[in-house]
Amino acid sequence: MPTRLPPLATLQAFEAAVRHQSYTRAAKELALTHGAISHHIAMLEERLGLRLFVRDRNRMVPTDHGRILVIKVRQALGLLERGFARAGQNEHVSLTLSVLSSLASRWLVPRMASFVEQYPDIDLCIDVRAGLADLMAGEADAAIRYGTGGWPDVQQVRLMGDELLPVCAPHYRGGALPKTLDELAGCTLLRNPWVPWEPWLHAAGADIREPKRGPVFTDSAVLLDAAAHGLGVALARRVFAEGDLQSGRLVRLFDIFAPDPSSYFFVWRTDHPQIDAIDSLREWLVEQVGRGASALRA
Amino acid sequence: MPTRLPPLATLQAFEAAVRHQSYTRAAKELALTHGAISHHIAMLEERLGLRLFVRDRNRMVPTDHGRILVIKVRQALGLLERGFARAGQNEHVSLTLSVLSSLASRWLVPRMASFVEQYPDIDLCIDVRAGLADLMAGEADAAIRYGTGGWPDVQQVRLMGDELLPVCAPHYRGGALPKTLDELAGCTLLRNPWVPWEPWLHAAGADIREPKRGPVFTDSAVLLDAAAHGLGVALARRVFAEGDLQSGRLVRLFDIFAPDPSSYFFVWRTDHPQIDAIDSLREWLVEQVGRGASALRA
DNA sequence: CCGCCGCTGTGAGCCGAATTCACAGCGCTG
DNA sequence: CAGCGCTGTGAATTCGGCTCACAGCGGCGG
Repeated sequence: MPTRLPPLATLQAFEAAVRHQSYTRAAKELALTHGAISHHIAMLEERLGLRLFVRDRNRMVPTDHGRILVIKVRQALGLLERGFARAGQNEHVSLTLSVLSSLASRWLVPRMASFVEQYPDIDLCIDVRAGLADLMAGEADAAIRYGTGGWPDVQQVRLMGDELLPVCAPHYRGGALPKTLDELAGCTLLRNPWVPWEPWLHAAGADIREPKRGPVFTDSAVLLDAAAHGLGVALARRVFAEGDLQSGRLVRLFDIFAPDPSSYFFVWRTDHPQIDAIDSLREWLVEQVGRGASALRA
Repeated sequence: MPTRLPPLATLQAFEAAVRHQSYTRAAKELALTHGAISHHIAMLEERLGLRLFVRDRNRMVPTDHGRILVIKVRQALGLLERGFARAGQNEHVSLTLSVLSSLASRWLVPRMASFVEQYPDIDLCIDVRAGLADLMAGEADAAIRYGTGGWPDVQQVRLMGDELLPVCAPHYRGGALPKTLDELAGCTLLRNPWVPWEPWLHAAGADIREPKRGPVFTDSAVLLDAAAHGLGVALARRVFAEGDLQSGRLVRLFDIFAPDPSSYFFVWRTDHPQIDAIDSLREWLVEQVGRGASALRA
């Protein structure tokens, strides 16, 4: 695919011409003659088959086509300007990301290699803590939070929702996995105080109440480990179980999902001095979410 | 400022070389010889004073500098590719933005000329309604909502917080404006059932209770009009009053602000077919917020 | 109304830059 | 150790951008 793109000088000429609404003033800014600008624009218009300027008395007014195009051109030129200005300054940025341990171990860390590869200038510090880090107090630069959104004072973007589904080890009960809700009732249902079974049981139309007995784990990741070791059936968040399901460490039971009203949010503050790095991190996270589990197959 | 940027062909060569980790394969893709790629990279490295590639057996591996730089280059090239591919297709997009009437009249509409100017390919439909538009049902493509965030199923970004401050007409009471809290107690306090006076009175340390008498307006914009016509003192949201304060239609009383726990959010759904246009709208809104009231001075 | 002034359109010619070509050097592999 | 595949490098060539000079056009002041 050879370059269908006009030369950079042409784009700069076009951008300046739109800004000044005059070829001669644009030429002056770029230390060229008005003829050069005129040639550039003519080339561009012929290439696109569009008029980019119309004369209005003694001004050159960009057409709608021109105004639409100049937005992208400006963004691109800006990116390059900043990219090359900063190149070699090698500003190693360190970002502290506060995240729940279960999400860190089951979702974030398995994908982090791609981040380190893509952004070698950003050193991520994964800060695992029980509660919410106070971004405004500088406890972290950004965070991934689980909830329904609406935290005060911070910018937030929803990363992913979640679904609950029952999983267990493939060798659980010697491989005699439960196939019906009645058989499930005879299994050990592993419990997490923050993730009740009831919504799923309700969605499945089961006549089983919230289990009152069986092991309890307060951490989702540990709960899955327990299930993988054959201790019982776990009600797993899909994003956490994905890796184990693919590796065969866990298998899915039933085809019924219960939606989880909460979501994962990326939150940050807009007035952070290293906002560019935070933007990069956010874009990477959103991209990872979009890829789903496919990022793990590679 | 003449071009400090390398030619586009050089950037494309660099990008392809990073992708293929090989000059010859990059050359093949661009229908060039390996020598051209080599010259391009050498030029780039000399310009920057940095090594962008190191040999690793028979591969050319980008250095950290190279990997940092290629991100911006890729983004810029992508913008241009898409910009030029779509140029002239003239896809006129129509976006319906649901917004409260007060915000529309006092904040959005005064700035909209800049949007129309910048994005002539996007036709905005400003849909004013009392309640929340249901984005998932297609009632609107995006919305500006007032509240604390955390709406389900939609992506959201906080636009601006707000502050409450008392304002009145400069000729109110023949120009004898209240200078003390006691004098304020003797004024007519205009009321809005959704915006109580109490938080501000509390912040001011006043001994006045929530006013029980005086005109009531359910719409913030109408309330401000009433104040501007000398009907009394209004407790205004700063963003709404800004224009009137600058024009002298209203004047500010006291230097005490009460924070408003709610904020304005831009909300949208990520799976919208015209997500590019929504991104443009969001970026424009965020930019307008960043400019504050200065956009009105122009 | 006319002539000047400032602007853009256009073609010829020049100059610089990008590309190719050919060859050297280097590491890996059989 | 020879051959292969890759990159580095310099000289020659080719291509494209820039300038220059002139024409055309509209506005503005006399």
